[in-house]
Amino acid sequence: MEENAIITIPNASKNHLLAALPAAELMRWLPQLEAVEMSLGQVLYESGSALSHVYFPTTSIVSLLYVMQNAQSAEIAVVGNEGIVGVPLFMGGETTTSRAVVQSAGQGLRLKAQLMKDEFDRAGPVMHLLLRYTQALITQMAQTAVCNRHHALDQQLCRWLLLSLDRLSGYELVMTQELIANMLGVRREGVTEAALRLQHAGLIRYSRGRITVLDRSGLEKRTCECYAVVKKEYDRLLPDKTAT
Amino acid sequence: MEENAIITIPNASKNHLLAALPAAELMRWLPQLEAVEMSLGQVLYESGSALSHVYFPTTSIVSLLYVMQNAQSAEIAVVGNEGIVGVPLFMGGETTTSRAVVQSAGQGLRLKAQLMKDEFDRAGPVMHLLLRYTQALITQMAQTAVCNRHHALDQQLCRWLLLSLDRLSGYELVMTQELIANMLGVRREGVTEAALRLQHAGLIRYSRGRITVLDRSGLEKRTCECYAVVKKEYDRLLPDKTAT
DNA sequence: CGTGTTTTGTTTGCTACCGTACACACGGAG
DNA sequence: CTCCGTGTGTACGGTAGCAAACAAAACACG
Repeated sequence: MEENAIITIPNASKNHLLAALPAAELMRWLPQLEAVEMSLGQVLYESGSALSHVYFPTTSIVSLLYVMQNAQSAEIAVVGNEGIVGVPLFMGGETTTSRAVVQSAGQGLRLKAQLMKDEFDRAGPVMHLLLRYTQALITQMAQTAVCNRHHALDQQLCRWLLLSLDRLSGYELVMTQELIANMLGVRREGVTEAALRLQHAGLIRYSRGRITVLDRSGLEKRTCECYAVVKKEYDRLLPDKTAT
Repeated sequence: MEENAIITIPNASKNHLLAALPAAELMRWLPQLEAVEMSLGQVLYESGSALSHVYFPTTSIVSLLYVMQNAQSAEIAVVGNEGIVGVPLFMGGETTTSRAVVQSAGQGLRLKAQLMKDEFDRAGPVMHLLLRYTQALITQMAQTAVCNRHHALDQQLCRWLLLSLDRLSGYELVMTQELIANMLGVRREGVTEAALRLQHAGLIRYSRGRITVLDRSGLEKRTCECYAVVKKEYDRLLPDKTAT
């Protein structure tokens, strides 16, 4: 188990929530944390169905997506290495009306649902950490609602690229325009046009499912206030404890 | 204090969350619950500022509103006699990026912030009740995002009227079109036109800040799925315990 | 009773995004 | 090297909501 711990710790610390856990809690969790590969398009949980695990993405990104009766969809929020997928588990509702889909393939760690509930119910630092994260998630959802109401597709695309960039290392995203359109809840053609505008402005380069961000600060200038509002709130609620 | 309790209990039971409290908790709270009048437009808390109290609306409605830098706004969620205003207090963040505004004047009860935190930290039934409510609120926000993305103003107006109706008694709403436009984050003229269409369809009657709903089921037929999804989730997470 | 204010109704472009349809282009499989 | 599937670009008319400006009621109050 010592060896197991040595292997697992560096992975665990790649997820900011796990990294922020007190040492005692993390030690208790380590043997139970299961490393998983998450493939593009994989559904971690379906709308209305009970959750078997909670997931801590490390190098993957997960979208919380609402799918309408007529199959149109819209992204509610996005979770990466800063968070946890499966909030409704400890909020007491067990299920959600949304679906969790892997938006960018990669690794993650997972914990059995019952274990997570038991840990939460200790009502200690784990609980308070998870609740603060949940509030940050709430802020992201609220801002998504605002952005959907008021902002142009160009700006929303910038915001979406930045959100993804923040949750990955490097400046390349593996995403077709079709998928982005699904997330943003718009037509694929609309994404094509917006992406072309960003490309002509020299901010990104696009080629068959690979986006390279050339000018990150350019994206930040072009996006709406929504991105900064959410980022600031995450930083406030979940300060980086790299010092630990 | 016995007399005080006699006066306060009937009011407290008008808020579904308070009504769902175990008797022991309610008894402990009663002396601390302060009845308040809430006037139209009153700001219960401002974006970014600390909360002094949490509010339990009884005959009033409160909107959670995000106000953009350029003064445009959008409603994130609405809270009435089914809920509590001040969720971020016990989630640990203390503040939000949104503003809480009284959308329909009426009464409510309030509790000092520190008291609410202490009660929550007992980690008993109060906490679990509040967390379930918070999940319902999250669902409402998520659905607002979806609705803002995909649905026409007519449908959104229906949804908004129904949400308000559910939180009040009777079939009359006191709301100018200007205010509704602010909540929905659209132009006042757009609301005028949508309201006229509903009026011509015989669903509502409008006159200078008074809306009378003539045909509730007609509104339900015309609105989008968002209304039903949210309502179902509230019913699931916060079942009515009138039997108690 | 008349005057000013609040609320609602109407008009005229304008633009962003939609729905549909189709052309092209890259890249792997045979 | 060719074919075919998956991605991307383009073009067309349609429409919902925008911005601005203004008209017309309903009401409040001196």
